[in-house]
Amino acid sequence: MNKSSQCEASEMLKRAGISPSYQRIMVLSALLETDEHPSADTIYKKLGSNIPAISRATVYNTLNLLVDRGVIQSMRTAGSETRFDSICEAHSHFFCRKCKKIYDIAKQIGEIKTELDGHLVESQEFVYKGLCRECREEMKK
Amino acid sequence: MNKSSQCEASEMLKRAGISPSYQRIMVLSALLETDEHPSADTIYKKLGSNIPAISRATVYNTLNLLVDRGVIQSMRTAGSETRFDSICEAHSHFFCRKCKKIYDIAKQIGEIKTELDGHLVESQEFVYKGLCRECREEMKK
DNA sequence: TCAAAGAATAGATTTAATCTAAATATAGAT
DNA sequence: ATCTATATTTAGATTAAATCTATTCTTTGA
Ligand SMILES: [Mn+2]
Ligand SMILES: [Mn+2]
Ligand SMILES: [Zn+2]
Ligand SMILES: [Zn+2]
Repeated sequence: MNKSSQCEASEMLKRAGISPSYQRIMVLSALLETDEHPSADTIYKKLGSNIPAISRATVYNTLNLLVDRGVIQSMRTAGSETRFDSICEAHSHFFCRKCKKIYDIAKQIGEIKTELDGHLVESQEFVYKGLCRECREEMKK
Repeated sequence: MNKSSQCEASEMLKRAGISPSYQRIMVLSALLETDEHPSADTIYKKLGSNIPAISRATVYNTLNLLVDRGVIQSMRTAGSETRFDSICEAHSHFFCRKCKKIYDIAKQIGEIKTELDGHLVESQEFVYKGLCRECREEMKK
């Protein structure tokens, strides 16, 4: 929907050596426009109203390709669906056990490990779980 | 298989107010005997060789019940299956992207948050991902 | 001894994700 | 411009983890 995010998406694709097809631009652009860490199906439904519509397989293919190329990241921690994040720079997440929303948390300062017990560390993240602000308010009522 | 882990499992179930049926003892006991963070199906297969065998549904039911009661913990970060951990005390994990093994990492000292941006923090963990010791060795060959 | 509640079970169902095989689109060569 | 090879998209079939359903078995305690 948003012209500037489509432009940004196109640039990101080119930079990653992925040809910027209409469908790929639409998928990445949809992800860039939100901070809600949507699932593949959420993105598919969001794009479904567009003409021409995009196949579900293409949404999955594109997201997986982008993850493989390190353009976006995915997480399987909350709920049953894999969720996606257009921001790859290190930051933390808070997962709400009730509404399944995922919130960004500013990166905590801490030692960055490259090795741990002989294992090669490629990424590290602080994961917080609990009840989010909104759900806490709901509970009070 | 192991008598002492069955005894421990039985005690844990009683302490959590869950009646210690044969099946529940077998499931929890199997989880106590390993540090490999097995999936429900791994536990099911391990128990399958026992007589009498246990239903897959019972394995899932028991594990979910134990997670709900806070006796064990589950994680959905590596591979496609949910993995289980009999250790609930705070510790970190390393996930190998290649072999999907999960390794325990001693808890890093760090500030324990109870609130973050207004969200109620119930648990927090450092998550490490990369290539494990064994897989690194494999690669060298 | 019997009724009611608690557990376990096999198999059906759901659902996220992947796979398949065919159709379209794109790019490079002639 | 036309042809050809490659890349991309697609709808629908398939897979696999997890849950659900409806029945059977077990335990408890009146
Ligand atoms: Mn994020
Ligand atoms: Mn562990
Ligand atoms: Zn919430
Ligand atoms: Zn490994």
